[in-house]
Amino acid sequence: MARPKTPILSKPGIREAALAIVDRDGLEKLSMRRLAQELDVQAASLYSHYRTKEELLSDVANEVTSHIDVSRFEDGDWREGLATWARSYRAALAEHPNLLPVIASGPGRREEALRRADVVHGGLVGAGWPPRYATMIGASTKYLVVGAATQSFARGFDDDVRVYQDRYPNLSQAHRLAEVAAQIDEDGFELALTAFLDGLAPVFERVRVPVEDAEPSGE
Amino acid sequence: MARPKTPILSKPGIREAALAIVDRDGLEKLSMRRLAQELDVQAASLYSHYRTKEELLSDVANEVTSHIDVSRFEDGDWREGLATWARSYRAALAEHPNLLPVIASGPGRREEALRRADVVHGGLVGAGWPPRYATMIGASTKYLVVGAATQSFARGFDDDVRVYQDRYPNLSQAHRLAEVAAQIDEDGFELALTAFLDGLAPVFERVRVPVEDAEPSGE
DNA sequence: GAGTGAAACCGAACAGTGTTAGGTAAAACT
DNA sequence: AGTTTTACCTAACACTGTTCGGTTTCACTC
Repeated sequence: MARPKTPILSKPGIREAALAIVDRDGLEKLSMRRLAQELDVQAASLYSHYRTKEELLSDVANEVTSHIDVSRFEDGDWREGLATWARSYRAALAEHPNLLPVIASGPGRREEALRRADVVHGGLVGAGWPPRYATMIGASTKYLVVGAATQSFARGFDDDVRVYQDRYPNLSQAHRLAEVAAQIDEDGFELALTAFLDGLAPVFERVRVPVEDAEPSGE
Repeated sequence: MARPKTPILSKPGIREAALAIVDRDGLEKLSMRRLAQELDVQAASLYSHYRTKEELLSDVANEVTSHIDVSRFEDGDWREGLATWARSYRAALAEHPNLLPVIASGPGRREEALRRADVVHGGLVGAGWPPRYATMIGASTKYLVVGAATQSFARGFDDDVRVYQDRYPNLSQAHRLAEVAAQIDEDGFELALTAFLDGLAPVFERVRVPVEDAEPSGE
């Protein structure tokens, strides 16, 4: 076969198949040959659409994180803006846990992510945070989200799960533990997020700037 | 050559060489053949000492995180205990940033890490936190540390760095930016940690239990 | 001291990886 | 109708982690 009558491959189609493999079998099971096979095609053909595997994965990551909600920054309530953003971010990561290493390992020219970082920064500055604080808070909130997803209890990627097992031996039956672990992940994240935001409030009172001076100054 | 008069390889020696490669050239440049070459040996010989590359990396990770300071939990001050632990944890990760994906991707039967998780949990419970909270707080603190290390500004693994560049164009000269980025990482982490701990204080007052009832109950 | 078994290395190979070069036929455009 | 581009192909390259079987030397037992 040479060129088919109607194209078999497309960028969205490739992304979809790639994500399906990652979700189903794990990130390490995604190879270009396996992906090609899933699409009834030879591996080399994929390179007509994506220049490298990395570029493909970056694109998939972009798609997965593209529905994160930063809308609540618009009405000047930084606390609500941050909380909504963080929860929606966490939810996006939780939907495709196997893809997490890709997302966590930095932005690969992901325009959507950049635009959102800008909204977060702008929202915080607009609410009265000094630009430098806005940067730190945006980053810190992401620390919580990414860290929580990476070190998830329920995925077994947390040392505490073992301690927990030892201390509560009657929870060691796998199904009970999984159940409880998911709940602890959820509660732990909410506890951390709330404590963080609560702790930020007094800082805000100390460093807030009048709104008309809140524009970035170039430092 | 067959068996040498004095052994060339040893587990600590292999770990040291592996860590050197990771630190110098990056995690992805570490291959068994390259590691063997560095040790004047054939790749297959490494398998007499480590059964898999994964086991070796897990061991290296264990070594790197083995000096984390959990000593301050002993005198019942949970705040100081957490803060010291978190800072020392972060410092350990910062010393070998290229190894981070290995450390972040979960405990691979790393006994040291387990023992420390136990100290943290025990310290928090001993100070009066209910066991369930102790678990969540231990995990959450780690979220901050791991997240901060993973999404580091200075490593360019943070979207905010781009926003920052746009907003402060005079910082875009690479050396100035790197300088400032490291400082922001540091300040941002301290801000987040402090806010988190501050936010935890009122929760503690609400949920604290008398010390004699603080033993794990089995739920 | 001879014999035995384990230990520590080696060379060669297997099955897999991402990626590229060069070929072919159909589509799209001039 | 002729040309270029597109979208696929086969085959290969250079690499990866790992295993097999072999060789030599060490450490031990009788």
